[in-house]
Amino acid sequence: MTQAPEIQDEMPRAYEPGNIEDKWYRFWLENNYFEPVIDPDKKPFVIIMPPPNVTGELHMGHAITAALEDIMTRWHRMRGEPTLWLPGVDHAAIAAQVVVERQLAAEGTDRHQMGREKFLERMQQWVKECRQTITNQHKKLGISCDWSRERYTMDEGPSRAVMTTFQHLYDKGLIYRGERIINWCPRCGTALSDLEVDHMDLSGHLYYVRYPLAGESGSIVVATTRPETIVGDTAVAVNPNDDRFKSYIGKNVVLPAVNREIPVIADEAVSTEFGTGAVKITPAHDPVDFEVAQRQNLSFINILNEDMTMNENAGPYQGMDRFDARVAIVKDLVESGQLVKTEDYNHSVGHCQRCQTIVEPLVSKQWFVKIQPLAAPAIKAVRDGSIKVVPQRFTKVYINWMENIYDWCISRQLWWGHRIPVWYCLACEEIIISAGTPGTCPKCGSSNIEQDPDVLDTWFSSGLWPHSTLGWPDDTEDLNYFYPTSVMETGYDLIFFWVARMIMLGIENTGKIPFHTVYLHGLIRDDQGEKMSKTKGNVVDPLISMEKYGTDALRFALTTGTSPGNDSRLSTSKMESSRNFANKLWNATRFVVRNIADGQTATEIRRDSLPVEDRWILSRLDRTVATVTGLMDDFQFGEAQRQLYDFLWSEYCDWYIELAKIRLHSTSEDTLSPLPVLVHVLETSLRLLHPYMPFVTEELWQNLKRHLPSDWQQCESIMIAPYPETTAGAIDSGSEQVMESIIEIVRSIRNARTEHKVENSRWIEARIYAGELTQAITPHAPSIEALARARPVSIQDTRQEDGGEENALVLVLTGTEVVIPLESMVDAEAEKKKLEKEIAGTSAEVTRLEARLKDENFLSKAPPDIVEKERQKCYSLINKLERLRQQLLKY
RNA sequence: GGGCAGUUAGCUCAGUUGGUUAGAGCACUCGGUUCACAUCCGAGAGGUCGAAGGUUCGAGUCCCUCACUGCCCACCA
Repeated sequence: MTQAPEIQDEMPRAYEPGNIEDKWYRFWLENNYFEPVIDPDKKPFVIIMPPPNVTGELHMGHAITAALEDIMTRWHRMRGEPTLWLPGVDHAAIAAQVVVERQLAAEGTDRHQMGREKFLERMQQWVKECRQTITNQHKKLGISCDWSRERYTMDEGPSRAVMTTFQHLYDKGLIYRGERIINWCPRCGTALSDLEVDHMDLSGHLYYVRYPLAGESGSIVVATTRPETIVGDTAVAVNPNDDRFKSYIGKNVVLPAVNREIPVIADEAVSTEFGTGAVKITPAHDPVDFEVAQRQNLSFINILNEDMTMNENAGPYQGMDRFDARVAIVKDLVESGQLVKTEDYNHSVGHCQRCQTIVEPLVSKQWFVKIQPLAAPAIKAVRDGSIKVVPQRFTKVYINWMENIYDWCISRQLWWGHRIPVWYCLACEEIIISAGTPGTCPKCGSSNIEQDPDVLDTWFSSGLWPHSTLGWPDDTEDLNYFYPTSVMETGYDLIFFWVARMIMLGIENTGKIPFHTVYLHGLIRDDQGEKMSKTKGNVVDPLISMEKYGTDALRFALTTGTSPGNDSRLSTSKMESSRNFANKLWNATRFVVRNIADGQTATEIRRDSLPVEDRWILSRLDRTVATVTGLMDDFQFGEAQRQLYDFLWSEYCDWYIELAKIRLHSTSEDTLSPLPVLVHVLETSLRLLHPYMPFVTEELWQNLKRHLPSDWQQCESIMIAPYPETTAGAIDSGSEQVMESIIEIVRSIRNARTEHKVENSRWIEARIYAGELTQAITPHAPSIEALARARPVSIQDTRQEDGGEENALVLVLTGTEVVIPLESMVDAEAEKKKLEKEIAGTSAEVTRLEARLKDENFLSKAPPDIVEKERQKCYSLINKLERLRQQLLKY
């Protein structure tokens, strides 16, 4: 084991994250804590990290991913499970190619000028730089992933998984090559899948164009948003039940501009409501028309070149750009009198997800995955709960999409990506599928063979990620032990792109689901709720935030107030309060450590002899352990975090430490030192918090460890220390009740001091009448004195009506009363008003409770413990009400 | 056109098998140089939980309707 980094003896006044983060990360790495030890007797916990794209630097989306996955990973590791978190990066075919193409454009060149080989070299170089940046940023985030198992989609293993899958699906008939309508991005020069097209509403026009009947008078008017496609029309379709057009069916019309005759046909797909009720059919450039044409056996006329100029089929418009052709044809239609009218019209237009260019639907020869046979088992796995989706509502979204899925176009006319493992024999036209480079055609023996120039959709390789990273198609130890994985944690925006494909391909390739749970997080927005984007300039850089507030603070801020699947905002105020919390812990530990004398805390905590505040904080700690564990089991990390925050700040620091100070300062030899409990609770809390704030908890824990009993010295790091569990007998409701009373008394005195403007330096007398609680509270008079700055504090059973209270303030509390004689005049009127207000509130509550407790329905239907609770509450409120009323009479 | 989410304090949000008089952070008001912490401490003010119905002994929480906001999906030219 590597020697632990040095801990300063004297802790600085404020936590300075910059000084400690790197040393601990190095220490963890050097000791291989991130690497799991395979133990066949234990069930492992496994997360495969969503691989960031090699498109630049990490953003807040990556940071929340890292934070959540590290929380889960560290938590399970501390619970003693062999825990694997496997990191990786994605070559991101189109996304990365677009980034580098932009760089080339800025340099005044492009990929075609460079040539394929040079361009790929340039890509490799970019990937190298990018991976370095990503790795450094991930390390800065403190994540405990197993770097020895890091994978890259273009590595030999994952690449072989891609080829193997392609071959397998081809052999099974699930991959085919066909001429079908696809989305074409003219800028990227490639086909896109439906998912890679973003639809945006644009304002345009609806043109009404008259098509004259061939050989007779009469005409049909059709409406179109893309008049340039007229030259590619091969029919006009009407609804078969539309009486307006029944007589036209079977006749021919003449296309304007190109004077070609096309038939009028009937098809159910045509709505009688929209436009004129007659639709021009352009099978090669519209997905709906494509389907109509298939049904009706119509011909296809491609009118576009790949650069989106009109081709030889466009007659007079040949050579024009698609949008120039639109203008030209409209002009011609106006001149020929065939444009009936033009309406303003907003319609949705597809844009390339990566470069925002308007895409064009066109018929093209591409490779497709026949998806339904893959979708069926993937639907089943989620529907029957084999794969659990958190939050559950996304189950419906997933199933709905999967049930309406179309075949997946997987070929891309890009250069960057996995080359399609297909060779064509130029001699006999044989199609050869091969992972390696085949020398000759196996059918005719010709060596005149050529590889398909295209690459695969990047999501094809990502879809294999959970098994390809673990060694598939080989039968590896990792694959056998770690697969299926435990949790797939990612953003909800990736359900279709990625999650669905991993489930389909995972089941197909391995026969097993790829993961048991899908945890989906929301988008991180800016403090105004806007999506962060470079163009808006509202991007918050994780590195800068980490520099400024510390890694723990950024991570804590990201998971503050989040719940699964919900978007959240990141604000400086969240990062500040998270930083403040880290500093609070720092100082609490600083306080504890300072008070420790060597060996002092080594004593075992003997629960039977502890004062009430010790039993109280131990009881509260135990409840916190139970609550936090329960919430984390349920993936409620934001809420678990809040529970820890509240416990540490509002209970441990605000009350327990303050109470402990009194005993620490005590000169009496009978006083039991609070240090063992002080240390125990802090130490346990640090372990509870470690998955959320790994760095500060490690530093503080190491600091504290030096003072812990010897059996703790063997544990080298908090990150491999056991996660706290509940302790039998720790819950102590009696002590909790007494402490609640003490807190109430202290608060009421403080409040009275403030309201009556008692200077801080002045001590005031307080007489407490505690009834049943007298015995329990009496030993704590010194605590009340110190915390409320009240002296002397006397505690008696019942209040003596012996006068001396003319100018005293009487505070009626839940089970107790506090009398404070004041030198200054008590404003009787004001006190009376306050009392009346409190009486009104209490009395209303009592009325409600009494009614409920008289209600037969309530008594018979509500669970007994609830009834009992309500009854107790009612008693105590009646009692308080009575005392409030008596007090009122005195004014 | 379908679907989903959100609507709780001035702002940002928690509140998960329905069960105290609904919470936090930030902001605000007042007071604090007591030896862990001013990145702090103490005290306070601030909410008919979007609207209207319903189920229930009991509703912020479950059901119905509506309004507004946001998101996703979709082949009406």
